This record gives sequence, C-alpha cells and structure tokens, in this order.
Amino acid sequence: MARLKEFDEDRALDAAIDCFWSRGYEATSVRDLAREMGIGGASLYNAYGDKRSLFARVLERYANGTTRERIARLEASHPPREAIRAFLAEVIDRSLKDPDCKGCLLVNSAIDVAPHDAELGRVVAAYLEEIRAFFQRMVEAANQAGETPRGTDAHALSLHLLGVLMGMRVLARTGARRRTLEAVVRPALELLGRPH
Amino acid sequence: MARLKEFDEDRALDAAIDCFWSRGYEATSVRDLAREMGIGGASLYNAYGDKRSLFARVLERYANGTTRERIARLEASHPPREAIRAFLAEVIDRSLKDPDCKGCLLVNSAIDVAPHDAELGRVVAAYLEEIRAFFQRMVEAANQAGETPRGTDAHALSLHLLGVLMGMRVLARTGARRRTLEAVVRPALELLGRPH
DNA sequence: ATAATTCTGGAGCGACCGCACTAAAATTCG
DNA sequence: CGAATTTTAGTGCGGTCGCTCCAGAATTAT
Repeated sequence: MARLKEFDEDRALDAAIDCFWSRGYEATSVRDLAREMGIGGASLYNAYGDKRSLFARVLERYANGTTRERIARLEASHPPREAIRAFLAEVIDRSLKDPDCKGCLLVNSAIDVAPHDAELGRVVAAYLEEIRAFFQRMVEAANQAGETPRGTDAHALSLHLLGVLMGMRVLARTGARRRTLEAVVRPALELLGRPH
Repeated sequence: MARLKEFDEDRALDAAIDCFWSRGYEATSVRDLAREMGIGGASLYNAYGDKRSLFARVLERYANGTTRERIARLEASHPPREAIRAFLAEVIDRSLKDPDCKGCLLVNSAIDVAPHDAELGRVVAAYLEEIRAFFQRMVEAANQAGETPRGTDAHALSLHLLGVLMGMRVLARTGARRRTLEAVVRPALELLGRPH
C-alpha cells in the first residue's frame, strides 16, 4: 500500500520528551525537536500533528513510563507505607542524579503550560490526581492495617503528600542538595507513623 | 542638562512584572513588554538594558513588593507561629483571588528560568532562601517561647514549610480549590503545635 | 511492471523575535 | 538664545518561529 516509516515512533517520542523536559514547551522549537528526534520536519508533522499535539503525546508517554510505572511497581512490591516512602525516596534519588535538574515534566508543565492552555492544564491536573490517588490508596491501606496514627485522614494526607512532592520538585530544580530534599519530605513521612 | 523621562520607571516595572508573571520569561516578547509598559522599545532598552536585565529588575521589585513586604509586615505584627499561619493563609487567599492563576513569580522562575540561567537561578534561590530564613526565625522564636512540641528542629521544619509553600503554588497554578490548598498546608501547621 | 499510497528531505511562507540605529522632540545648562 | 544632552518614536536588521508544500523515494497491491 505505501512506504513504511523509517523511524521508531516511540524512540522519537523519547527524544521529544528530553527536549520538552529540559527546555520547556515554549523554549523548544520544532526544529530542535526534529533534530533531536532524528527526523525531518515534514515527518514530525505527518506523524504527530502540530507541536501542541506532539506535546500531548509526550505528556502521555512520560506519565506512562515514569509516574504510572513507578506507582504500579511500588504498589505491587511494597506494603502501603513503604510504597509511599519508596516513591518519595526514588524521586529524590532521581532528582539528585540528574545533572540538568530537569525536575518533573508534569510539574514543569503545570507551571508553564497549564495556565495558558486549559485543555493541557486539565491533562496535567489529571496526571497529578493519579499520583494523589496512589497516595490515598496507600494511606487507606495503612489505616486498615492499623499502621497509621489514629484519626489519619487518607484524603487530606494524600493532598499534603502531593503538595510536598510538588514542592520538592521545585526546589530540586534550583539545585537543592539531598539534605534539603530529605528535610522537606521527612515530616510528611512521619505523619504516616514510625516504621516498625 | 537633559530631557526628563516621560514615564514612571516604577509604574512601568509593575507592568513588566505583570507581563513576565502571567506569561513567563521566554513567552514574553520585548514588544509585549514595551506595549504594556506604555513606552517605546528604545526607551525600554535605554532605561533597563536588555530583556534579561529588565527581568532581573522585575524579580527584585517583585520580591521587595510581595515577599519581603509580607515577611516584614507579618513578622512585625504577629507572634511567631501566627506569622507563619498568616503568611500561608495570605498566600492561599491571593492564589484563589487571582483569576489568571499566575502563582508566584519566584516559583515560576525557579521552574522555567533558573535551570537555563545559572546567575538568575542563584538570584531566585536567594529569594527563596529569604522565605525559608523567615520560617526558621519564626520557629526558633516559637521554640524559645515554648509554644512548639519538644524537639522541634527549626531548620528542618523551615525547609518543610518552604517545600509545602512551593507545592501549594504549583497546585494553585493548576486551579486547585481552597479545600485542596488548605489540606496541603494543614499538616505542616500542626507541626507547629496547636493554637492556645 | 504499473498504479496507488505514504514517507522523506528540503525549500520557503508570513510572522515575529531581540536588538540597534537614526532623527526629531524636549529639557537644562551656559 | 544657542549648545549640550537625553528621551522619544519609528524603522529595519539578521535570525528564528510554527507550519506548509512539493518533488522524489520507497513500499505494497494489482
């Protein structure tokens, strides 16, 4: 029927993730994207539509490969409180390991895309809500196991944890050290109760 | 000696603050700035230098008129724990009142300017450090007054409060409601001890 | 092979970017 | 007043922006 694509759409999307992640939406040009993705401008528009549509695809792939993957992996392999601890510890580790201090693409997008694009804003908010819901599930499970202090409100605590996570991502982007990030997170973890 | 300026530099700077605040650094053009500031392009370059220098002036004026003003006012008029409470409450109120969800210019800049401009990044980090130092002073004063729980670490708690503040600003930018923002903050306030 | 279809690199569109330059207008000095 | 100085509006430079179009290359169905 027709000629086959010469590039791997997923690999190219990963390159696009890196572009938007490190430079932000506005500051990333379509030419930058095409070069880093290893394709021509026409192929980019043919495969993904315009810049904004590509960004939406990038957000989705980032969320699937980073946030959702982490949630699913930790939720399956850890007891509830430890899943939350491991989630935050892993974010700290990855934040410190990244020499570019790129932070979290979702958080960056919440700041510089969401306010100017209501639709993308709702997409970003929905991904953040998934993280919050993970926290809430874990707190509820810990509540039922009697591991948390009496009267722990799972919904309220999940919001606090989400806020702390967002804040940590902001501070990480300014080059915060491990001590700093751990001090930001520690009081939130202590609300979950001391480990056995 | 020479002709006098026809515009008020401070008023023009306020207009520039609004531009950078609502659109971000990259997405704001010098022509946008000149139009909103009510001056010509030549006057802008004559008075403030290039775009980046203007942005540095904007950051300074924003910090003086918003962050430092709030710190000085609340530190002078409230006891230490209430100063922290009032600070966060005021940020929530202003975040909700703003129909554009502009958030905080310093937080926005930490995300989309700091990583690409080391010098401006240090400026932003220094302003955030001023906020953290305010939190630490207040916690230390509350510690000395015996109002806080035993063993409260002022430095560690100030970092947590700063992180929570940053996180709240991110969530506010995605259109979070009052209930959400208050739930994010409440556990941090409870670490300060129950009010009398 | 031929026709049909899709992908590819490259050129180029109009618009806008940050910034610099010029000449006229306005002001304060001698 | 005339000279000096600085701001002003306007114009335009070289470059980049997002995006489109096109001719040719590559592939499959017939």
